[in-house]
Amino acid sequence: MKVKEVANLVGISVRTLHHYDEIGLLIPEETTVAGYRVYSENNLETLQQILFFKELGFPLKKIKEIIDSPSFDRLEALEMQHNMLLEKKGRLDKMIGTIEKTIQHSKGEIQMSNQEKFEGFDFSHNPYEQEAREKWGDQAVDEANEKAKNMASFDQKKFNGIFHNLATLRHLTPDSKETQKRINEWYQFLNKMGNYYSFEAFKGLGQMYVGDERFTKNIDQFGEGLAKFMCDAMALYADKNKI
Amino acid sequence: MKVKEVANLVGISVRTLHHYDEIGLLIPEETTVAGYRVYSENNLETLQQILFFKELGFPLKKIKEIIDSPSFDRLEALEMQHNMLLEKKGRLDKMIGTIEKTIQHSKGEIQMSNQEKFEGFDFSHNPYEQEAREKWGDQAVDEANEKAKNMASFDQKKFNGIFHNLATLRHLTPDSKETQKRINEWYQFLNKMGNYYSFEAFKGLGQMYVGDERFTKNIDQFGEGLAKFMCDAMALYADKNKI
DNA sequence: TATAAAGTATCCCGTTACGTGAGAGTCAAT
DNA sequence: ATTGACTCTCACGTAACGGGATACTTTATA
Repeated sequence: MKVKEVANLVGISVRTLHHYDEIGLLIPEETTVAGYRVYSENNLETLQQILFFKELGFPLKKIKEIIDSPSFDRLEALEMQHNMLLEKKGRLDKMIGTIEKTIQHSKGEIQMSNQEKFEGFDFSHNPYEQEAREKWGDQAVDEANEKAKNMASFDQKKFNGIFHNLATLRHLTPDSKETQKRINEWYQFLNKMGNYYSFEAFKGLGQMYVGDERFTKNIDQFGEGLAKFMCDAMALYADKNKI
Repeated sequence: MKVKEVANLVGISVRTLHHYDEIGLLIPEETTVAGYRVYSENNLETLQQILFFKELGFPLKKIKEIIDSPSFDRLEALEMQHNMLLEKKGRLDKMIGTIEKTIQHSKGEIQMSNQEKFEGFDFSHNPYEQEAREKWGDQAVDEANEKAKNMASFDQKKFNGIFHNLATLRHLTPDSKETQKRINEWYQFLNKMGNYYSFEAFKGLGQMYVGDERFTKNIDQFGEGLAKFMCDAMALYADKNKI
């Protein structure tokens, strides 16, 4: 496929493809003797990845880093992107709610706080970049730890609650209904906090709980052996929920 | 409210507020003797408008034009934005569907055409800018006509179908159930085609059908008096559906 | 009340992700 | 053989801020 064909298919400009070639983000697998770019099936798949990341607000540089990374796994990325898109949808729903309220408000039908007027916008320190580094960066452990520390006090309480609850369930099997419900809560919680784990990554996180003593020590404060218990439960949870 | 307070409330940077001031997009209603920017309630409402438009991909220049326009009506804008956000949500849903399919595909579970791989992305010639000019620009009539001409043949057929159907209903009252159903179809169709009309604007469009002979002539080709009939029906439809 | 810390101002250069020609070569069809 | 649709490579333009430098205000604290 030549440039225009690709551009039309995916709804981007030819210049964009040129640009992606220039910066080495998407180099066509072949070029004719005349210097025409020819894109392969493979190139198209990469382009799809790129566009997903772009939709999620990643800068091109970061996208290049990610897909060039030796540890890059397509399936894993897709699952994470899936989570992030759902999150984005949530934001959009909030905005739609906000605009509906505003319409009522502007007709004088209801009251609205300033807070409410901007719900759904708070995109602030976008969590995606963070997540990317955690996933594919180098100092994953440190940053993950840091994040746990930096939680707001409200969430800190919920955080404690989950761990406390899990601690009381240690005597059950990791696949018991109660346990899995709590693990699900934990997964949701992490997502809410801006940590978009794919199920595979979530499983990996559990393994870090026993593999890295900094985690183990923190977690076992809630109860001896909790880290190991969670690791098992999280693995089960992940395998069960993989798409 | 001073800069930081506003910035924190809505989740943007102070620099952004400076920038909006520089380009005259959002000028604080007051400044202290020391030159500090002080934002009013009114300013906040404008900011909300700006952010909605921004979320929808409007360039700041266009946003300025729009909200500076003498014919700008806040409520109308909100309704249009509401439509556009719903449309955007539709796109997002498509993307989520696409990514779910891709996950299956990458596991070898299903087949996928190239078309399918990029569904939801096709943002192409974004219709918003067009709509903005139609709504607040000058040569509204010409461009609207142009658009009707340029429809793809598939849609042309549907287009014809709607008008044809409506023509056969001329003898009924404009508020009859059958008629309103067709008018709704027409409204949906226009939305699908990238013409995001607020209900108020939709009503206005109907009035153009009788007010501008270029429209009247085209429409009455389907049946004498159809333009007038549609005008009435559209007004009823709009009033009934206003939020 | 002095002094530090936090917030704000302007100025100005940098960056990202392309847009937009200009000028020239290539390819398929009439 | 020529036209028209595609393609290429420069190369400059732009939109929407980011971020540092430097200086002034305001608030908190000792």
